Amino acid sequence: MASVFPLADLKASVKADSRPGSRSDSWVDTIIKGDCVSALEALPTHSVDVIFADPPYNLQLGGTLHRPDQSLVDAVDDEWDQFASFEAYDAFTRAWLLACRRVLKPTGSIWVIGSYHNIFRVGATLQDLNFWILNDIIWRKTNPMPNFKGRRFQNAHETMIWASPSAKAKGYTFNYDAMKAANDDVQMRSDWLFPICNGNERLKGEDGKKVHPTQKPEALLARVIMASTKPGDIVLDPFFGSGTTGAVAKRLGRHFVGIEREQDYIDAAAARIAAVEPLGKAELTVMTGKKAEVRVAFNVLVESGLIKPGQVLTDAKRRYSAIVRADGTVASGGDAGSIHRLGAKVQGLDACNGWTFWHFEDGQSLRPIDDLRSVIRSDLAKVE
Amino acid sequence: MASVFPLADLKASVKADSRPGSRSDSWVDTIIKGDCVSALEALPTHSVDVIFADPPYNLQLGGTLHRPDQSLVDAVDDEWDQFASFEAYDAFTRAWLLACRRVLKPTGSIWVIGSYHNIFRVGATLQDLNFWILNDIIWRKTNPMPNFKGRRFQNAHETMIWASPSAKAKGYTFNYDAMKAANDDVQMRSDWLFPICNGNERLKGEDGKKVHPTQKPEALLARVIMASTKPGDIVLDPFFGSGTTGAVAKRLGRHFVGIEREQDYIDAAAARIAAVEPLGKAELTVMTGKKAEVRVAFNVLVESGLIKPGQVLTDAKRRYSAIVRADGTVASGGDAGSIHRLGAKVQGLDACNGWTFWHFEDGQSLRPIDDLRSVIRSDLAKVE
DNA sequence: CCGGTCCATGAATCCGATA
DNA sequence: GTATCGGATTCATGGACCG
Repeated sequence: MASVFPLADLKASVKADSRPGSRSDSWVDTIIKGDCVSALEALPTHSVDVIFADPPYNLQLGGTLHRPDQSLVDAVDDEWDQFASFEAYDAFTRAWLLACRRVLKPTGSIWVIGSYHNIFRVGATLQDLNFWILNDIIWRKTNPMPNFKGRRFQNAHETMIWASPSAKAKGYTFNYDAMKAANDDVQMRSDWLFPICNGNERLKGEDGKKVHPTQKPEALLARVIMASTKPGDIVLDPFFGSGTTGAVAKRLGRHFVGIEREQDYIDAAAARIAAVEPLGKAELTVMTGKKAEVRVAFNVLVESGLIKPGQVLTDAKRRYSAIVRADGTVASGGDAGSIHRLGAKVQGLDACNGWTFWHFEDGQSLRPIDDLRSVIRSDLAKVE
Repeated sequence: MASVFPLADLKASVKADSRPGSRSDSWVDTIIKGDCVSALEALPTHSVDVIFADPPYNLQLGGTLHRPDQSLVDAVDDEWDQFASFEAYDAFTRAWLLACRRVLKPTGSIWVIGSYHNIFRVGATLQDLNFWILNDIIWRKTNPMPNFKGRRFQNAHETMIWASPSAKAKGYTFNYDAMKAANDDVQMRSDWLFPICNGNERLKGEDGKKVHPTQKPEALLARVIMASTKPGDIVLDPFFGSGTTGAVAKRLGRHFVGIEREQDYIDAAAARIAAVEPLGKAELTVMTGKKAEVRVAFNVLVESGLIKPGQVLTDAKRRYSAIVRADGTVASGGDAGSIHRLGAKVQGLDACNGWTFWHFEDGQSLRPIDDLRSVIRSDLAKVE
């Protein structure tokens, strides 16, 4: 059965690519030292599947802030977060997003995380550049820092924007069923709850101080990667920092590329990633639903004999009927076509899912022809 | 004691303004029919306390694309026209935000609600116009519409931006203590959970169809108004729609001004608001914290005899001690000063709340001198 | 080893009245 | 405008320390 072969091919391909180091491209599974835009420009066009970007937030902090016990809040006042103006920040954003778009496959997608300080500018720039926003995702923090002065609401979340490279680029990966299954069988929502990165996961230097001021939790990256990539995909992080993206990508059987300017961060990230043990294939199997299942066309049912040419199909209430033709089309009155087109035609509708509309006689009862696809699929499963 | 009078004055002022209809300004507690910007330009400068805006976000960038003048664009993939549409939306946003800023008091604040289709543009424009973002607030929907195609995450939230008119405008109202008390005595977070507007609350026409497509839940507006206004304040809604802002403002003892173009919405909103029964003064009393209490200086305690000159104060762990002097200062070693300055000095800190730092002997136990202020305050209360 | 207490800390645009 | 200064203000978590 020919339709099985692409599946096997895919598996072989995944297997070959599933371990870091097995690729011939020298830039894959490495951290590139340098400026974000220059480094991106050195990478091949349309070469990465997903980009996760945690750019500077441009916090614009004023003086110092003390807790009620008078201890000093360790602010993010690093040089890399300083911008002269919104215009400067916008130009920076535009530059790295444009560079990202060239490197991103048309079937890829991009994630950008930020706070209210910068995320609106990032989102508007994404739109200006004709990226197509798929969702904005809210990371709700279980343990955010309080508002110490009681002058605002506690800033308890950050925002991620998920976008495809254009409105027409609909080939992006979204493991809908895996997300749904992971969420007690209801759709995964746009608000996610995770703790901030603390405890053992937080990288500390020999002095006991945090290596990076804004290390993201691995759980957050794990959901991003599980939702929007396939095993073997390449995940690029243009602001690599402490390397959370790389560590999670490796653990989940994906490839990574990191870009980072500061050697201290590169060293910490490299050591961190080296210590990661990739999960086995079994744990990695992305739970898939119908969309990821092997496509079984109607003619396969006819060819396999599960549906016979000349057989009569009807709708669930036997109001309409059609005759199966040998070529895998169906006919009714003077009309003929695919199960979907004919189903729409007889009902006078624009569209119709023929798999659930058309039924066949099974003893006393009517069953949708979709049931027969699962027979085919379980046969395919035995081949694995 | 003179410091009591301002409090009494404030109470009298609030009482005079606390019922709709008691104001002489003709535009207050009305719905103005017309274009948002023109209507705003007819209102007095610096005249409203809070603005809540739910602007249209019909960007029309997919499917059928229209130019700003509503003519149909023939080529949907024409990038120039898409860019032009964003520009038109930005110009519109800029125009109504500028008009809002003139009408808004310097001590006021503005809320804007939107989704990922428009909120990034709104946020960036707010920043461009030098509004100062205080928080972005996430409305998490308990019952969002599912994503029917399974190609994205369920869009389960909307975003509100809360901003003051400038970075220097720090006089905005934030009822921190009321919010905290309402939230089981922990700070109110930036993510709020509410159901979408449904059931009885949802306005329906005689045909049974919803009057307005995006009617907001009253609970959401109630939290916005309770958090950022005082009783008697004027709340302006430049995109009034079904009048949720007006209905909630009236119920909560605030004044409203609505601007709306469509007569059908105006009629529905007017009838809705007319049926609203304002809450009584007792129900409207806003929870306040220490900042709102009558100021009692330390020397009042000494003058009243609650603390005696020569008495020894210590911190809670008896690590530091100080002697009270007759002039209301305290001394320790070679240092002397206010309870706050000396508390800071002995600890080597920049600041210290002397009221909670210094303790006095009360039988077996140590009690903060702050306890004695409540004695003074209850005496003052009897005089009122 | 267990439980209690103390302490440190996290992407933070964090005071306001009076002189 | 700026400078001064009274005094108000925090939640969850993990690790250290102690009895």
